[in-house]
Amino acid sequence: MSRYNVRETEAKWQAAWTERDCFKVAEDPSRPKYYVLEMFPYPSGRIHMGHVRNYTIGDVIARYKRAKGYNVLHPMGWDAFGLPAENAALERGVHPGKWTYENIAAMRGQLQTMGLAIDWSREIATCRPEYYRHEQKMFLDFLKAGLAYRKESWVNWDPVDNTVLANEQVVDGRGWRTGALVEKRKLSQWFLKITDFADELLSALAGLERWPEKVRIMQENWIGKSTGLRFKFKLSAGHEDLEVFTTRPDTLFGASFVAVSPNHPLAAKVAETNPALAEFIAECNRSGTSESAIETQEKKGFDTGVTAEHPFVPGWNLPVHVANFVLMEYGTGAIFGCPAHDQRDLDFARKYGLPVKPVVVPEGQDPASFDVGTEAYTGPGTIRNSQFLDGLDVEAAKQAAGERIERMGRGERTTIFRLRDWGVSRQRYWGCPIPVIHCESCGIVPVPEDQLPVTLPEDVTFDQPGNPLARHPTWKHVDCPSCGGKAQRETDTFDTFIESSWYFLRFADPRNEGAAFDPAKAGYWLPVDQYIGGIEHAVLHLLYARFWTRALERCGYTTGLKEPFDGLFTQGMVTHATFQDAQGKWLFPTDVEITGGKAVMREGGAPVTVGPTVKMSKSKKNVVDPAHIIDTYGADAARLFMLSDSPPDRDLEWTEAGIDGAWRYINRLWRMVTEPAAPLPPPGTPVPGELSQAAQDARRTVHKAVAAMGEDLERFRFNKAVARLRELSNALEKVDGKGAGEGWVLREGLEALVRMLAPMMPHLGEELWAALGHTTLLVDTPWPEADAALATEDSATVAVQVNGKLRATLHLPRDMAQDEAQAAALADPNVQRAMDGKPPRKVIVVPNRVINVVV
RNA sequence: CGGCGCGUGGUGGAAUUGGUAGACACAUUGGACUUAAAAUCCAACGACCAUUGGUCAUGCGGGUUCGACUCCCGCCGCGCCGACCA
Repeated sequence: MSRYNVRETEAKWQAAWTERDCFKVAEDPSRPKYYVLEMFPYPSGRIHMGHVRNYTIGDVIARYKRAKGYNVLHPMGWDAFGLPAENAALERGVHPGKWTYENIAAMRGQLQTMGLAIDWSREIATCRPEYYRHEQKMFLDFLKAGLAYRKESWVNWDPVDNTVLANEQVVDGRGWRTGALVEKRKLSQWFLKITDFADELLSALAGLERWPEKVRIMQENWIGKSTGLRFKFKLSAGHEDLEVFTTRPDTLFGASFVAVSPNHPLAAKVAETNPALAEFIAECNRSGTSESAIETQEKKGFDTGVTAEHPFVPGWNLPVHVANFVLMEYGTGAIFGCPAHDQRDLDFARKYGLPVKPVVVPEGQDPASFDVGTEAYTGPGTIRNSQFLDGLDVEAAKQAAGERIERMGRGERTTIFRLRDWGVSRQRYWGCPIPVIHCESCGIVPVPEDQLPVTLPEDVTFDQPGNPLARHPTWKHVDCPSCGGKAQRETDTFDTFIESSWYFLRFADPRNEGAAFDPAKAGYWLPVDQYIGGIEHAVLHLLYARFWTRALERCGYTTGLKEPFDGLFTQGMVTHATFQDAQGKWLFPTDVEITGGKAVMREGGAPVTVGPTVKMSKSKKNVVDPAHIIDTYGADAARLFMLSDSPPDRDLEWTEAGIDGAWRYINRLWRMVTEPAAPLPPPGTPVPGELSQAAQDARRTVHKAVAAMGEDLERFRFNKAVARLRELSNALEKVDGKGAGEGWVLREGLEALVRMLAPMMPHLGEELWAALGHTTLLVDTPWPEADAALATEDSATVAVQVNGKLRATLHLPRDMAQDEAQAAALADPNVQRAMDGKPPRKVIVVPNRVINVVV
């Protein structure tokens, strides 16, 4: 029995594709285009199983669409700026650039062993000046358009990475990369005006029909739009008016206090003369915004002694507190408290003995006796005890109160967003330099465009903490482009999320030196038809890219591109069981042997504890190296396993048994084609006049499989698509070639099988296609077409139920007349027995499916 | 606390979107081939009773329906995400 030589075969076909430039594409208006993109990798040096899954999914789509006649763009690049390169420099004394480029070379080599249908001529690396110079130009254009500005502000400081983080990059009070508790620092920072697009970024989510609901909801929550009323309280003597924001102006008459954030200017002002308050503010800042401390944190306040006059009731003065639950970052940093209808306000009021006055009475409650206990009432109802609002419902009262405030000139109805502007300055070396110059006399001067790119100096040291650019002896010293005097370069670099905010556009025109891209080329390829990546970028990268696309559009870069990614698919993680030895030390799967359900050390046989199956991670050592798998089983087996069993959006458990199963199936396919059960007629032989019954049945199976397979691939149901291939294999193995035309049918079936497995197992596909006697490449062969007539069965298996219970299954002619089908069902002995001699009261006939007899 | 998702054999998962629950696999068991092992092939495989056949089964409890894994109501459990957003 011959065996499939995977290593030689895969290398052979990869060479053949490369030699013929099979995946190199150009704009071609005569064909529909299809742009498939997987989130590009950070060049860490080695690919991991997450990459394999990501790029396998993308490649299946790219190859399938290609076979369907699309002009498919499927590029690859490197998200090459970032901190790991600097850490490597720190640890090993290697320059970040050298480290990065070597990693790129290594990873490119590994990716190429996967046999991906990628146009490598379009490869980009974001750390190259040829790439980032365009991003510097974009920034200057944003600056001109007022979309970039510099501001001193409190920023999130990651003490481990020694850099600033954007709000999106702070998770639970910690840096998203380091997990270090984020500190607050006041720094001058560059910001991009993502808030300018808040409303549009929000409303356009509804049009992203091919995005997962989950991601759209996450972005919606992140943008966080609230409509309400912004208005000013008059404060007691010596204080300026205090502006608050509320979404519940209908409850204004239920107010019992006003509260400001510990970071509010008013709090600072009062604290100047009030040491106790200063101490309270310091205490609030210590407990910070970190972790779930917030969750359990008690509502605390400090009465400033200042009072605020109710806007509708002259002489009604409310106490102004500093309260630890009021956020400076949201709204105006000040609120009015209505305890009866807001849980936080209620907790606060109960603690400090403030009045709780219900003003919204739910339907069916007696207004005279309605009261709240420990739970605030936030539902609908009728307004009471509220003068001119009395009798209105909540919505009408919101409107009436808002209008009154506006007429009084005390405020306005408005919309606010949770979204903050994007802080993009980073105090790091390995990033894109921000192209501005600080001049003492001229202020901030943009680097003239003809001086771009501002490139990174090569001779830097990492022997001390902080930014090497800032302490470089010469790099930052320049003449001011405006006055010619001595000036300094900006030494901060861009957040690396900027590079990934537009790389999908660069792929449309990657070698353009004069511009980031030609609008015509971008117009042809964009938007990305199918984007594929992990859910972890749901708000970071995917929101930034949507913003950047709009910002470029405003600056005249593109020709009406609204959204960068038309379809988004978020894949699940690759998981693996975890192993620990007796001391609790994590063990690599390669060090563990599982025999008879027991796990032991491969060396020595010491017992091993099998832990939960979780995402592969270096820290838990539950990783399997894709390079090793590809070397042993081949890329096709790895790809097949990635697609089998688990739906692509769910987690996939990597198992030794699973990859073995994939490998066995590949060999089975190899034998089916190279040692067919009957001699195959040459390719292109017309249908024989006579076909045995078995041949006709097999043919039907083939055409059914083709129809189903296309449907499954279109809908990303790769696990089912694999099952279809196996079903078809099972059916074809039953054809023995003895009857009339069976050899011909076997060829038809095998050809369909090979063409359909090609997107998943492209190397095996080519090999089998050649073995079937073809001299053309399978990659240039169109997707098979199903013949609907041939795929239709002439009989149907019909379930017969009596009172909803299955009593018989009948094989009846397809589309049989309903009364005849009913008669056949009633004649069945099992059915008659179940009917127990009673006459049918009712018979439901679902054609070709079910007959239910009710007695 | 809120949002989203999930709950089906020993395991991963199917179920034409209300119509034969368990496709396709993995694991297991038995058999064939082999000196032996591997590979391969054949067979069994939700549980329980049984002689043809039947009863019970999709987290639990109710409902709608001729018919519910699927729809509705109420619970329980798991996972992910967000969390003092006024």
